[in-house]
Amino acid sequence: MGADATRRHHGNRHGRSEQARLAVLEAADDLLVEKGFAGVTIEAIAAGAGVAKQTIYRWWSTKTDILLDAFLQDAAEDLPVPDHGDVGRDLRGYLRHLAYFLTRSDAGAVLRALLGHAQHDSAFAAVLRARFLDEQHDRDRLAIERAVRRGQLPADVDIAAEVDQLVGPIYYRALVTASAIDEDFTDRLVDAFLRRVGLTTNGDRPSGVNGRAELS
Amino acid sequence: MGADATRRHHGNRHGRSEQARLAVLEAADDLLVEKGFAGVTIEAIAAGAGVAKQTIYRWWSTKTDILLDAFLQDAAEDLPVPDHGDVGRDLRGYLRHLAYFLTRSDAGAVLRALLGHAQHDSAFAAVLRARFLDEQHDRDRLAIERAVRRGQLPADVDIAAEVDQLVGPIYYRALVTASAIDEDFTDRLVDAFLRRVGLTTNGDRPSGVNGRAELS
Amino acid sequence: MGADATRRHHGNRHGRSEQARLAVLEAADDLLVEKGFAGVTIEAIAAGAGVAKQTIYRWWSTKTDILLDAFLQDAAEDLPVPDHGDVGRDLRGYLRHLAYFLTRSDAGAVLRALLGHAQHDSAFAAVLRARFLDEQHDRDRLAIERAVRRGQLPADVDIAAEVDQLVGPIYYRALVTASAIDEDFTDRLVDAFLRRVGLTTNGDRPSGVNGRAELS
Amino acid sequence: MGADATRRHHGNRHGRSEQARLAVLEAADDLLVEKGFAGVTIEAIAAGAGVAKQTIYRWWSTKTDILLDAFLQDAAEDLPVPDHGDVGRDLRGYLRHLAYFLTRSDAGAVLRALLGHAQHDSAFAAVLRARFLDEQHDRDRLAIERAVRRGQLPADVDIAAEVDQLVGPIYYRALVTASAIDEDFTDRLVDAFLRRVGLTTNGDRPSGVNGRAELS
DNA sequence: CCCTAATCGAGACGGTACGTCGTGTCTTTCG
DNA sequence: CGAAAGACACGACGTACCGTCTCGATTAGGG
Repeated sequence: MGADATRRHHGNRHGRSEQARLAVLEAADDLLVEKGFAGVTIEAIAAGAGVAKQTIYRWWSTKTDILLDAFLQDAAEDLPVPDHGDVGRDLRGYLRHLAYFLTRSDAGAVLRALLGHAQHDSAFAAVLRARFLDEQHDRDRLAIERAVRRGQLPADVDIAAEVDQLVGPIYYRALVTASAIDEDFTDRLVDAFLRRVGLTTNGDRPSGVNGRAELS
Repeated sequence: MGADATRRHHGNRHGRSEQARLAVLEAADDLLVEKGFAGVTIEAIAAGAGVAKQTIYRWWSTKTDILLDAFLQDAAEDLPVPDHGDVGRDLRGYLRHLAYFLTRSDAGAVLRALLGHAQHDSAFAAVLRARFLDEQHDRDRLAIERAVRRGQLPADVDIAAEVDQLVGPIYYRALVTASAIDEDFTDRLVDAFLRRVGLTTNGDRPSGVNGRAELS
Repeated sequence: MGADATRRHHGNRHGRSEQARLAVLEAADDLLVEKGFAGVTIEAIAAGAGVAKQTIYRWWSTKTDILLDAFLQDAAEDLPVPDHGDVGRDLRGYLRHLAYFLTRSDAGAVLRALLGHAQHDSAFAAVLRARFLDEQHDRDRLAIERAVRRGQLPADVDIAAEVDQLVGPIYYRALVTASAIDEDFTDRLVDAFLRRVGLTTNGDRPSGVNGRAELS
Repeated sequence: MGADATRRHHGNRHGRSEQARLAVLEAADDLLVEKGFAGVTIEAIAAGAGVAKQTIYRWWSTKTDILLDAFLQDAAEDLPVPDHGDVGRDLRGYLRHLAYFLTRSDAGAVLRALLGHAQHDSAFAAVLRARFLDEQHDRDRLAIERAVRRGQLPADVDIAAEVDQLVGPIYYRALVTASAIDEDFTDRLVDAFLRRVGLTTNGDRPSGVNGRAELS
């Protein structure tokens, strides 16, 4: 890459400028974090990215499209589902991570903003579901599905309903009450789940120390 | 004289025009339902209410302030907590009603829009909590608190955590997945709760017919 | 009059409040001098005078009406026509004073503002003429008329045309070029007039010292 | 291409739209003539010109800026100074034209409005002087300067003072008294001037005798 | 090895909505 | 019944972004 900062890409007959694309996504992300959703304007993104407005409109329709792209770029694989062969342990780790992601990470802030916008624009809500939420929902089911496949859980578990009982309270706290989500809370969700499906917890729940360790 | 339509309130020394206030709230509500959140502009509200913009700015700061007022005006007491002396029955009725309110009523649509905006504006989020969500959260706890007071439930129930497990999944479906919330789902949440706190369900859950009856 | 400043006149069933009238006129004048014409608003006058807007509208129609009243109140008799029995001397004194009045006095600033507004509003122009300019024009003629009556000047002098040649250049400089008007200039106007009507000037024009003396 | 009415200029990298510029100036002019100065609002200009408000604010600061531009566009060369080789004849023609221009032409109406506004806004007054009045003042001097150069007039004529005595009364009548200005009046101004500078005005006979004789 | 067409930067354009200010009208309450 | 207080409908202000458009420069691939 040229060391000359003024030496910029100025068009290319075949295909778009990757440089411009990344600059736009980063500028949008930065604006959201620094100025909030209202500070994310196409003009501010263009200025921040050193890009012409038309270049943005050529590739995106709305600012939320950009934010969604930026979010997917950064955070797509941010929520791996642990696989230790034990549903309880897997879910505990997963929910802790989910809570952290939603309430404390930059990517989570973007997602909350997108979910907020989805309440105002059902077309965007559909896009958000198609491009992220559905896939995320699949990830949410994964630990349980694996356990069913392993025979650890009965095959007639209503996975959809169980998943919503596991993640629903976390989203609720993240989006509605904005209250803290500690590991006690997420662990308790898992315990309740395990009891519902007939797996007793082994007495004491893992201490915070263990939980911390699993997070890393 | 009072019936004369041209006889309008045009200001007076002591206090605002109730007529203007109500017209604004109704116009805002109508716009949200008819044109969506983006259609709610101060100018459109003013035009729809037959009111000057300045009159709006005199009493409200933002359009979401207006929507919140409109929401509180209409829906404050829309979610009564049933009190049959039986936690299970009370909660089943309450959650069914909550699900209906959130996903199917006009007021619920306003609330979803406000929650969406709260994701973009933390100052507004605080206001929304102070003026509605906290109070609503108290309502959510009520059935359980009554049961504890009656001795139906042990005194050491972690009400906060239990409530979030009851209502969290409902908000989650309303705000995130936009999937349907049938009575099976809400009833299942109550059953899980009852089992958690050591009250066994009486075998069959009430049929939809009973549920309907309780709703009315 | 009560020493209590908060003790104000609050209505009276017999006629208007002279106190309010004077406060309005003074406030308008002050605003013009301090903030310029754009700073003269009915609201600012009301605030400055400690008077209700309606009280102003009860007695005046426009802010220029107020300024005109204020102007007439203060400056009506500010331009006495000297009468020494000598046209030349009278005119020289008068024009010097006129130039000073137009370009340097506060009242002159108000008059210039009113003349400016008259260019934008022919109805006001008519009012301004009726209430001040016509009378002023009469004053402008006075020295010459007296001289004619005294026989100092021939009876067939076209007074209107002569007056306009005397005062026109002064207004022109005050309103258009904004250039300084010294006594040389006004004296020269008088000299030209005297020569036109057949009166030779007495050689040397009076020095500035004499002029000053005549002004006071 | 040019005949297609929908073919509009919509911005371009290098410079502004001439079409928009002219539409604005014309709309402003039309508004002044039809509705008067108070009818000239930025919004009305924008509407009348079929132009966005921001396009106006991009290039002008105030409505009087626009009017000044419109005035200069139309009327810059509206006042040619005749050059017949005879001061008297030149001045008579010039002053007649000036009087007509100030009191009867549309451009004169604009100028009177601008001079009116200049009384309210000294910053604008300076601009008006810089962009028109100074140049106009030069034009006013031109006939006399030529005559001096020709030797028709003595070199020590105080041109500034003479010019103000010539045009001052005309501006005075146009701006202050709003009385008619016939050719008798303007001719009389010229006659007075000629007598002041020592040229007799009896008919067309040039009093070049003095000038020429003194020259040789 | 140049030609040429897609893409880039820049930025003016027609618009919509913003939040503010001043106008002139009206109502209430006080003295 | 006049005055203070101040809410009201109205209309213009000047600003911020929107999404569209033109323009000249840039750049790779196909002729």
